[in-house]
Amino acid sequence: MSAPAVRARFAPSPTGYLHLGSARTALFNWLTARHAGGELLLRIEDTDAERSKPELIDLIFRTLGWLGIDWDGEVVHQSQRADLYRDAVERLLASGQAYWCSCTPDEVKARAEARGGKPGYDGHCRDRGLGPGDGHVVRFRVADDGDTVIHDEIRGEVRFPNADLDDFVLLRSTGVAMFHVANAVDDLDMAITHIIRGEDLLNATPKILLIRQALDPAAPAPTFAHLPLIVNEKRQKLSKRRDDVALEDYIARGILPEAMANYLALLGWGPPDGVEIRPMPEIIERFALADVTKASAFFDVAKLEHINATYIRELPVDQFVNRSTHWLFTDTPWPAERFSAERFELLAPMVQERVRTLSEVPGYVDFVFQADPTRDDASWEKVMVKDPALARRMLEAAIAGYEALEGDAWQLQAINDTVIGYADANEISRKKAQAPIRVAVTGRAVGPPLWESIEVLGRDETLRRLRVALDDLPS
RNA sequence: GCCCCCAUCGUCCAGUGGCCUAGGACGCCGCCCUUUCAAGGCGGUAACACGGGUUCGAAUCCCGUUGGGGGUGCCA
Repeated sequence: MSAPAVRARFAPSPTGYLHLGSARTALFNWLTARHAGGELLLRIEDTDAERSKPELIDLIFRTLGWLGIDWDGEVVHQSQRADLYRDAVERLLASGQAYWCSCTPDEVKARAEARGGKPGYDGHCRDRGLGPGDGHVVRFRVADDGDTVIHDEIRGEVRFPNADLDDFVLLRSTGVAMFHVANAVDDLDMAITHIIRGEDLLNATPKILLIRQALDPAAPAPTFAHLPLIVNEKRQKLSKRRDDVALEDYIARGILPEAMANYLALLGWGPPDGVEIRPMPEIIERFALADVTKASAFFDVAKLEHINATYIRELPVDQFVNRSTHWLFTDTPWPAERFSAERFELLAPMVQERVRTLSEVPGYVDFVFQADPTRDDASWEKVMVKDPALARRMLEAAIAGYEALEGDAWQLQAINDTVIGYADANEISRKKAQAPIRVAVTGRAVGPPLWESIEVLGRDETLRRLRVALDDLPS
């Protein structure tokens, strides 16, 4: 069996949540791998150790799963491979491509300032022939001349003069290798062919490439692809403070995973035929790294919600009901015991056509489950206060009509005819005629179709609400 | 400061020298449909940052300017 043409990897560091940018990176890696029939490996970059808590890592797995991203083979944890990295540093030391340095960060900084503000290490210990010792680190010996060139699928050839790179640290004074080392070693060890990550890592790439070449000059260079960043409306990298950056935020808002994945795929890429909303297999089929855009992309929640609404509408009704469950039982505007699944399901198809996110679902049906509807002030003002005479007329007509609809007569068609018949006979526009009744019964000027709503609410409760509204009408 | 990346409608994506009086999508506006709101249909608004080249011809190639972003750690 020959090695697959594509072995990509997603290598998050566990930070407590899955960042949108990370999710997109994971997705593009996954698309690349699946498109090529290759593999996607997962690697947890927790060399820093502090944040390497199992529950944080588990959250990443769960969120990737939610998005529909699967991976191949065992997950690699860098925290368990420290020896490998140390060994790599030893080899670099032995071959003279790395050296021990006794400079403290403060000393490095002080000399840089004395030099005239140029930050960075000056190569102070390069040829001092130091060995290990308290507070010593290992640095990589970067060539003084020449360029380090990376071939990027998206950006083409990017050239970094070696003279601009200072001798960076490979091994901390604590004896723990830096992430560059771990990164290079693991990509080599895991036989990664495609390194796909955010553009913010582009500048770190020469270091990784340098280590890689020093470690194994014969290994073919991997294909790089630096994805454009996802930015906020200020065109800056999404910040945790100001933006909703965690995928969990969108899950909580009732974004469907298939909508999120579809939208994320559209950030920096578009299908050749321009059809944006489509099943993931079709995206996999059409995706190509070479077609990824270079410029950063704004995360447009309005478009996400449009796509989400489309996916919601396409759901079979029972699926819609199912997926709405969470929002019908958590932080609801009605007491739990008043909720009725049967009544919700009657309205569900109409709600499904109207919501953009699942979190909007309760707002469309709350009037059914509340003892009294939440009265929206603006709606009351517009409909009841502006034209109280018409409101009174319609409420009275509805009350009289509905009182007559006893027993089996309480039917959708009759509920409709009662009001519409009156409106037509008296030359009142249907639009104006229904408004006071809607506000009286649901509290709002907008909502699901009225007659169905009233039917579900029931005759007694409808009449009660109509009478309450009539009483509250300004004279 | 230095290094790197980027630059088409408000936003996302098409466009890879002539098919572009620049196309699609979201948003926005208007009309139609309609008991509200959605959905749907129809129409509209709106962009090649600027300046030089190259070329018979440039949104597309080159250079510069400007603007934006990212990176400059014993974080990843």
